[in-house]
Amino acid sequence: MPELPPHHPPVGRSKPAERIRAAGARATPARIRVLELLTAAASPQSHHEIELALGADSLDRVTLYRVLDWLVEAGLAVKHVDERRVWRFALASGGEHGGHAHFRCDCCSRVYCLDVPAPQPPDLPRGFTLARAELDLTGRCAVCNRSVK
Amino acid sequence: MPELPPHHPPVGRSKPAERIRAAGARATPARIRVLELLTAAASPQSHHEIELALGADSLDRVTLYRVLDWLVEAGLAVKHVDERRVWRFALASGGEHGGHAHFRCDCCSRVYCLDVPAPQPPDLPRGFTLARAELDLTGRCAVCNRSVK
DNA sequence: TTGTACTTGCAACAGCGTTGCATTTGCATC
DNA sequence: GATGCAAATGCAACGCTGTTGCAAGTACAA
Repeated sequence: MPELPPHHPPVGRSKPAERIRAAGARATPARIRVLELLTAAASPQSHHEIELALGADSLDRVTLYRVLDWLVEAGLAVKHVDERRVWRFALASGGEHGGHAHFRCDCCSRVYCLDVPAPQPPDLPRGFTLARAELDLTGRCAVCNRSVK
Repeated sequence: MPELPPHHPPVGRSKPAERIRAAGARATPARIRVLELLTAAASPQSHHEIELALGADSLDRVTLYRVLDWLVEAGLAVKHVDERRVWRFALASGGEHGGHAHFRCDCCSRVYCLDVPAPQPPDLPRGFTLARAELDLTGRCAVCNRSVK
């Protein structure tokens, strides 16, 4: 069996299987596929979207839920509730997940992370202190606009 | 029929029934009770909590859902999803509800509607169309800042 | 290669919210 | 007051997202 390369890559960039084992769990196909998928995703994904992305030979519904929960528990992913009350999962990137806006398509529900010039803190009433500001946009995404035209 | 008092009280402080009619709907017992309850509530309430608060002769589950949705649609209340994926409703206190900026206090959970100069629609990617923009702010409100000082 | 604890798949379930439809009711009008 | 009708309510059934229990399968350490 070939040895690991002598220089261990930083956790954040190592291969999915390695990251999973490093978290103390078995590197199963299910976990590897989901982790790869989240790594490639440009925005937070819902359970349903991941199922679709996995395509034909998808995992069992429940297994996917458990894999996602494990990823969160292991600190490899983060989850949050979207405006439709569904969990969305994103790779846990070290930095703050702020400073950018989210666009949610009314049509397909996809969420896009936008690079916008930081929503500028408006004037708050006297005595208020701001901790976080998030800009949430909704509308139709390019994909849906194209298909319905 | 008695006329309205010559000096119209500010919308935010008029009686529930008046506020409901002012929004162009019928002042039914259901809406009045729920609006009163939200007015008295110190923090955003869930559907279930409101049901309990209404006590013995509660409304029908579905009616309560509809009343709450109507309050939001009418701009008298705001709703948001909590960490358990349930809707929580709060009185829309603050300025005229035209601007779509909300401030939620991390401490007391109260929700304030802010009058801000409409968040500037950022440049969307090609093909995207914007329907709504909402600015969600969190931090500490004046009340909490004062009391903890 | 083997044993075992960890994972998976399946079935059944639970919570929260929604839809359809017949009945009731607020309120504008007479 | 009485009356008519759109708006609002109550009830039943449903849907979606997520969870639990348990038997069968599998990664991996030894």
